[in-house]
Amino acid sequence: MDEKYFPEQIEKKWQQRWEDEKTFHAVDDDPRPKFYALEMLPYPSGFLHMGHVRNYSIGDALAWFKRLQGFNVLHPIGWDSFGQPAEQAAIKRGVNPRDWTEQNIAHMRGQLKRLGTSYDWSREIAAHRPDYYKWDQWFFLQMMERGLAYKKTSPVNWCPKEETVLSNEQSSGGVCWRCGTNVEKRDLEQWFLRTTSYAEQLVADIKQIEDGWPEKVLKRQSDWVGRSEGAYIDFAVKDSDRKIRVFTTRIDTIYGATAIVLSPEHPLLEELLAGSGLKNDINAFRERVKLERATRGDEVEAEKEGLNTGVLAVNPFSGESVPIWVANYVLIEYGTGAVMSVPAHDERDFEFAQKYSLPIRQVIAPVSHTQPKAEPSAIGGSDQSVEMTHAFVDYGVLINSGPWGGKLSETAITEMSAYAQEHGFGEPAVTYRIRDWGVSRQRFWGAPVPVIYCEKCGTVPVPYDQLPVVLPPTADFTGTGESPLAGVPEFVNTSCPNCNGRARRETDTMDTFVDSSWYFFRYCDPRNEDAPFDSEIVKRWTPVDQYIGGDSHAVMHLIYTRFWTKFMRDIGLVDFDEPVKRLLTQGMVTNRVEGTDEWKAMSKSLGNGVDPDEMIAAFGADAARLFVLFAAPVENELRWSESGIEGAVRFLRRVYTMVWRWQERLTNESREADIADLGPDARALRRKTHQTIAKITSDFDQLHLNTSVAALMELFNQLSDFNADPVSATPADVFVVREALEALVVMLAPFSPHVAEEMWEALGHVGGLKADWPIADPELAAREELEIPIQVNGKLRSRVITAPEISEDELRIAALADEKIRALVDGKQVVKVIVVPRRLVNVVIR
RNA sequence: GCGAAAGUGGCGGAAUUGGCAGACGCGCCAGACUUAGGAUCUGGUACCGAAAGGUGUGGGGGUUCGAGUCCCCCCUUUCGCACCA
Repeated sequence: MDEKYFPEQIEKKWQQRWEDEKTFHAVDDDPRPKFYALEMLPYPSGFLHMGHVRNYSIGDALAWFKRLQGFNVLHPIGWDSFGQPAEQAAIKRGVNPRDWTEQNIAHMRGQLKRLGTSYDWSREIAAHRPDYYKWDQWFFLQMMERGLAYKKTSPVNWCPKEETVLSNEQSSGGVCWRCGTNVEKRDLEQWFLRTTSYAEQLVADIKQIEDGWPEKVLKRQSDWVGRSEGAYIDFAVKDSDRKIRVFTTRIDTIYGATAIVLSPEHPLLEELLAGSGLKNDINAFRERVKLERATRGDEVEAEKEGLNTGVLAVNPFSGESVPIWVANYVLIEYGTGAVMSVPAHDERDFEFAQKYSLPIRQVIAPVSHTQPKAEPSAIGGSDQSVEMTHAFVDYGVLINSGPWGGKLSETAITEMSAYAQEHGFGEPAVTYRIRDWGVSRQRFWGAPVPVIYCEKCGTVPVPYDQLPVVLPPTADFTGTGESPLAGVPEFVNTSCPNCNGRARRETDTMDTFVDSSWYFFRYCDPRNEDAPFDSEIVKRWTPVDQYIGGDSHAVMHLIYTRFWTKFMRDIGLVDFDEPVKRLLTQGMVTNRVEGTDEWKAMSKSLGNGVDPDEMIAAFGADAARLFVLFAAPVENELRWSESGIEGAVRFLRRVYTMVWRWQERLTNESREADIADLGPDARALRRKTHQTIAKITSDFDQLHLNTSVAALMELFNQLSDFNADPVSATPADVFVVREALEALVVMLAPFSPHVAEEMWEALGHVGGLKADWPIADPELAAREELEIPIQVNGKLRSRVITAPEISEDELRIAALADEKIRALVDGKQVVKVIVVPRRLVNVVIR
């Protein structure tokens, strides 16, 4: 140990030693309890950014903590190495995506090592390597066998900038998740994975993880799946044997239906209009709506427009005939593509009805609290529609609803759907908003979809023994909307596995979110050549105990990986429903945008990025990590500050200097000492030491890392104030200093591991930090005396020092005996005295 | 527009969950050591006030002996959703 703190030297030394001694290699059959700490794997863009530094500092702190506590920790890393930027580099600069990716990985691996992250590098994986994506393809075939991977033509989200299809999750809000471009709709034939068949479980199983995942993430997932309970109801088309089925969650409002409204794409429309003069008008309308939907950004809600078809439908409850309209606000993708329009009780129908002067008939009355059963007459007439200024959408009491009048909405909903079912014109139903996952991408740099198209046999899955379908070395990267693979004859042209006849390969590749849906299972058994992983090994490590990443994946990655896990369970690979017990979504790292007052995520384009390498060079990885964890709670936004990190360096330097000063005395002197008669300062230091251990140990459970660091600083401050110096200290002083300093050093390791190891070694320990986490002694942590605040009428007026075990009565007497209190109480009447044991006394006077 | 969360010093943030508001750090101020200080060390630092004292957790009201914390109304910010019947 040098006298001065040189981070670069210390960090190099320990990084080398950790590597040589395989310090962080996880052993599968270690008998100790396991802990799986996982951070979201990075895309190898080439450079670590501060968001990575934060993510991996949090995960690494936890991994260190658990290791120091004696857990068998799995803490792996890998590369989400398929995807768009590599292909863009190929298009723009003509580089080979594979070379580009491998170089980036090499550079970023170096950066992660310089940051000192404690990964088990022997388990590193990368999605773009055939030994990995072979298993993407294997899973795809498994799904195909079960009808869960299928091909269909449908309107899909198309990003015009990136020239590729996106899934619904990737175009949430109508914009491309990566570049923010407004997405268009295109009709294309694409491969889908049947996420909808797990819709119910994706909602229901939330209750298994609700204690460990952030509420907001679960809320977004639940909203995304969009489970909705209601009923299908069939409206007969008048003078026809056709029926129009609608979905409604408000069957109780059906007597107020004054129209049926179809989506412009509704399949029955063509037939309804046969021979009608309106056919051309409606076709033109449909084309216009389609065009608008294809190009409009979703920020603006389109003006509602519609056309009356002139055809009538019959309300099965009332027998009444209502007109059938077509309108742009009814979506073909949801429910049945047709709705019953109830203007009085639905905002959208209300707006539409006003515009086209459709009748607005109130059939639900608010439940009055003073008159629980509102008289229909109170609403203004029996069957006359009243003037309404907006729709009444709450539940209430049915009126103008034939035999159902007077019932509450809740009751009516149940009874009316049962009635519809009994009479054969409907049934209770549950619908979901989630759509199947479109996974085809018109890209080169992804896992090829393992399918062959034979002229005779049609669509044929690639046989398992021919996996992986390997990407060709390169292709012609034109940047057009077709997969570059289509331009590689050696790849495309093949023979049919069935008949050996001429055949073509599928040229689309898979969405890269496929790769990341199951990667953390592969870490458990990363070199398996016969299966994605061995279930027995995976069982030892999974589920993931703590997952850490940004909340930008709250819907995309995290819903896909839940889906994938449920599928793996169904084919017998794992034996649980949910892959991740606890999830932390860390906040963004932001920096001021130069010349403005705005704080935004660091990015190259804004020029507000901070280069982790420069930071490590200037301050050291230990200080960088310490600062990032101290500066804000892990889930908050972290505003970058140069002076903050200097504070972290100062702290480390002071601790280091203290260890250096005490080193000789501590390593030479016996660990035994007579501590029977410690002075008050020494006892106070021990108390602080044990309080700090207790605090930090429990803070780690909630990942309250910023307050842990604050507690370390407090302990250090008290240690500095402790009146002892290495020359004149008594053996008893040495004992308490050692206890405090060693606890401080060990507990610093999760935050600043290199310097902690260095100091631990300097304090005479051989073989590096192991399961050395200190244990708090509650007796030593307990206070010897309490300072009880005394209030008069709720205002702090004095304090008394008491023994912790003082009785309530004694405390009351002590409070009232206090001089300041007596002065205030003098001449007044004491109404009462509130005594909170060990806490406070409040004297109420008048 | 709908929904959710959050508003605490100059700043990031603490507060054992209804009991001493402002821990810890940054910044700032003063002093020490220095040829020098953007190094280091020591002390100070919510606001008003000369002081005694008073005020104070976005604003207003309420519950309570006692409210940053609970309830109601309002304002602001951030995030999510975007016609999902």
